[in-house]
Amino acid sequence: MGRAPCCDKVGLKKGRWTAEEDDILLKYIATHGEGSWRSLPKKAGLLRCGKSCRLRWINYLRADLKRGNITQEEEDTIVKLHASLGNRWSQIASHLPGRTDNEIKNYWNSHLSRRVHTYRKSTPTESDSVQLDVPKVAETEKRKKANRTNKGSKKKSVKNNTGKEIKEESTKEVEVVPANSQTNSDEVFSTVLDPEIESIDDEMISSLLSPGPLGSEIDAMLLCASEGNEAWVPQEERECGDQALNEERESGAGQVNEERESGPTGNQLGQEEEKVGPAQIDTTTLLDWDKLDWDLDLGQQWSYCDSNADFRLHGMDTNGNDLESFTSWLMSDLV
DNA sequence: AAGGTGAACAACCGCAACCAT
DNA sequence: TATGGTTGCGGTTGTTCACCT
Repeated sequence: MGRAPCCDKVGLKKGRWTAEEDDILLKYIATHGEGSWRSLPKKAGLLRCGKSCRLRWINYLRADLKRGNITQEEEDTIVKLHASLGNRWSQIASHLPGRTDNEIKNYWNSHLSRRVHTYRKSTPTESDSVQLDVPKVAETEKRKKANRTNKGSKKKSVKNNTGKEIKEESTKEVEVVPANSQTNSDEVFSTVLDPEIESIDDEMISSLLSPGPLGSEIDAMLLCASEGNEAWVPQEERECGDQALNEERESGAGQVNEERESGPTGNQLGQEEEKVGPAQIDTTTLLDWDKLDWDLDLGQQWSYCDSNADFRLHGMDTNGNDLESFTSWLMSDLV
């Protein structure tokens, strides 16, 4: 049996919402509350699919939505969260009050991912043999020069909460970033993507990760990767980890992944009794953890931090290839 | 001036999880 | 437990607008 269509699409309107439709939807939800999206359009008198109504409400009409440009602070948060969570936009959005998953997804696709790629491309190394499906640097520079469609500088048609269309300048101060300047997140990119860097010291970690829940996770990852330092790696994880991963690679089976689906949890990592000797985990293993969907409580703060730790990565080659991979992981699944 | 191009973002679509029965 | 309806999520497409040639 096929899946039932979400709605009867015959005669339903598609495309951009009009101010009138917004008004109807707003009034209906104000009276009846949100939910029951399937039946809402009919009850409200809208010729729209329920899903469309829901999306319009969530992404545009809700009163608690922030308007205006993504701030530098928000951008840094997105970058860091994406490095940890990947394309889990809703989870990322949950850390940014007033921002929707759709907004963050769009922002990432149109701003951030390109900047990561651009940086990677603009700092070629001998080891840079990976073919990236990204715009060429010259092309990017051309765009920068053109200073096109800066969100802030663009007059934007915006509807307010009453559904009336208004013309407004950006609701925030326009931040025009010179093409040759680096924002904070550019610094983040440049730091973590610099192929010349062979080790990551704690000062760099601090610069990469502002205090916050995410910092804990990457801290732990780095601790696990550190050589000659104490690490929060469960003994059994260390003993079987590399072997299992090698077997997995050889067999191509997802068995190991499944077995390790939950990965080392925050709890495991943070428990004092799990604290064991120096981790002998190479960066390949580290990268593979990306697949594991760490079951972390991002709100948990781990207290352990060796301020003198040298986060030199075990197994890194002299060209920094592994570090590049590692930093790529940090930035997301971009490669 | 007009057409082309790319950035930004709104909206759609399909899938899967969740929930009620 | 199985089934069907509903909702949420993430990928993708479509539209608009500003700038370039």
